[in-house]
Amino acid sequence: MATIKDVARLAVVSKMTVSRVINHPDKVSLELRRLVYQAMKDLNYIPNFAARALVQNRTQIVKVLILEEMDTTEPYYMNLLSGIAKELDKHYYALQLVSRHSRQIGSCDGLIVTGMRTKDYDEIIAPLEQPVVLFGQNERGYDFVDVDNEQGMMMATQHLIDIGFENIIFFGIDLNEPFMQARKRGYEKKMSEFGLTKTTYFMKNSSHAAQSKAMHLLHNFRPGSAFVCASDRIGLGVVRAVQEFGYSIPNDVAVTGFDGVFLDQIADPKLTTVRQPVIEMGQELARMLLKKINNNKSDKQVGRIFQPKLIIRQSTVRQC
Amino acid sequence: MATIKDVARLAVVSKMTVSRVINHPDKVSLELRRLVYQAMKDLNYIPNFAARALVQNRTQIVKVLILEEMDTTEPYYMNLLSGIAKELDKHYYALQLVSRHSRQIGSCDGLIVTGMRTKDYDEIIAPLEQPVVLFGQNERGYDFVDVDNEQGMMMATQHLIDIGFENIIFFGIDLNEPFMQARKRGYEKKMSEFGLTKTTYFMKNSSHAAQSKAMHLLHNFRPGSAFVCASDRIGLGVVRAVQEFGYSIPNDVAVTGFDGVFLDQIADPKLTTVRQPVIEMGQELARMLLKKINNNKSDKQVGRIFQPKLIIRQSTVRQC
DNA sequence: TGTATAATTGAACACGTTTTCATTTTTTGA
DNA sequence: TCAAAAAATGAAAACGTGTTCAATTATACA
Repeated sequence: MATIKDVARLAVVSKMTVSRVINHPDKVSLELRRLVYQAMKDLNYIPNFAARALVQNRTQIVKVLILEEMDTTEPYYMNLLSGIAKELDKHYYALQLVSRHSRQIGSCDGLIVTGMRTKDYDEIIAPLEQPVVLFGQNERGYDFVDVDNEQGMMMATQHLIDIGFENIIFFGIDLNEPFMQARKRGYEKKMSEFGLTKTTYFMKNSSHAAQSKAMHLLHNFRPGSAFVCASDRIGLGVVRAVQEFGYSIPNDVAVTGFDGVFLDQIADPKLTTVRQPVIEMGQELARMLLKKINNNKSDKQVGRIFQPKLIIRQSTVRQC
Repeated sequence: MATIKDVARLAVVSKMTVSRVINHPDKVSLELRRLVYQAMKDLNYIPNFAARALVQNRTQIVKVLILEEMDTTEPYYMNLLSGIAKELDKHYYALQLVSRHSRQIGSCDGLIVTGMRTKDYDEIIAPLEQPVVLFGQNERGYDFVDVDNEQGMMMATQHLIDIGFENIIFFGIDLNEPFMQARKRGYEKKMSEFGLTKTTYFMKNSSHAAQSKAMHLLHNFRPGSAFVCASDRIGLGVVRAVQEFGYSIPNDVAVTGFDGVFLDQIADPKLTTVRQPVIEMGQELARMLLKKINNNKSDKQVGRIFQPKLIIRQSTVRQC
């Protein structure tokens, strides 16, 4: 591997001039600059990353810490990563993937943390010395990006009310996390606003769990009811239960999901859902982190909340 | 940040002794070893990654190059990454994620490349100087991990024949890549073996494309036929078309998919599929690469081919 | 034209670690 | 008990880059 020294020798200049051509080209005369560029090209010179990191005391690496198990089948993260990678690439930062089990979580310029549960704050996030941006609103003062979960669930509930449903059941995930509370709150607010009776159930985030729970409920049920679900997985399970039971969607029963990353397209009839702009949120996470890395001002908490979008499809309205 | 020097000062030994405690503890007397461990703990010492990389001329980083667009909704990659990460972690290697558009693809100890198309070899893979392991069989001499695509498709075809189907149609992806040719070959071999007529169609890997193609075919069709599909996406599309057309699955029409990562669980009726052991393949990719990194012998091509598994479900057999 | 200023270039050092080699101390074996 | 071998320790150099500061050259201004 050619070093800066080899380039300098070939171009008959000092190492310093080469370094300057790389980092501050405007500080070098056109003549020498050309010589150096040519020499770099001839030698196929690539700057040594480690040497640069050592002397500048920064790695040009951002770690993305996914605290949920990655071998879930969740396509969500791949989209988030895609957004983050896109933005980091632009600014010459590398994306390193770490999990809860990784040995070295430090050794980087900053971290993006996702899939976090409340109990992870003290154990994992607090000891970190680097700038951190979280995926998910929090009251610990960490900067974050999130989707407006409450608003999203209000949109779904409002939609069901708009199209004439009154008995609307909330199917949530049994996690006592802020995002889940917000989704529940959105449902409750809308139901209260219209003076409707609130009914909530909580379960694991799997379509199987939702299917059996829904199937159970359908036995003492009246058509003309709807399920507003806290994820597309759950929505998908409910759709299956309803079909198996023999009710018609959306005439007898309407269903909405949440997330809109992928599963909603798979369901049949296609699932009305609240879509999160996951890729854009990934990009914003990266942008916020890079800003933090470069101006080390740790002022007060910065948060960016994205508005979700209601995607209306056949699980609530015919002919979509 | 504490350095090795600070630790040495606190433990009243030389830097060298500290370095040795870290890398060759057996070469240091128990007494000093204890002192050094205590000092490291007190100072919360973390070795400087860049300094080590510089002097040893290795980064302890493995890059995973995903050449397909990552913002596909494909859960496949997340599973592969999970397997790779799991294995790299064990050996203290970091996983860095890069795409076709990334600036610096070098600067690592080795690469795992996936989602590659034939045209990428010369442009992207060949210039790399580091050890490389590919996900997918190849005739360029690169080490690889792959699933036995031909065998997998033979299993699916055999299964359809076993349960009594004779008119079996192959729905493939319109990519002239080895993995696709192998799947097609598997289908053809089995059909020839039983003297059955081969019919093949090729399309984009989307359930929508498959659905409309299948719908088109169903009009001049006789029940008792089957579709053997080159992906679960395609299988899912076919299932939809058949349902929409009003035929019964699996009585009138049977359908099989391929991949078995996720989508197959979503279909309803559940899709019989050929499951690839994606996580295990990820682990093996990492293992092979690490072996290559540590014994720089670049002998002849090494390849590991995993056997897929036929998962029989309701799209071919009742009551599964 | 001469001087002050700006632009350009280079030499020496620093970053934090491991490697190499030399030195000191301990153990072994007769 | 003494020499030889082995084990333990440390000093100095090296890895490839950027930073600091000094030296040189070119430019601006009167």
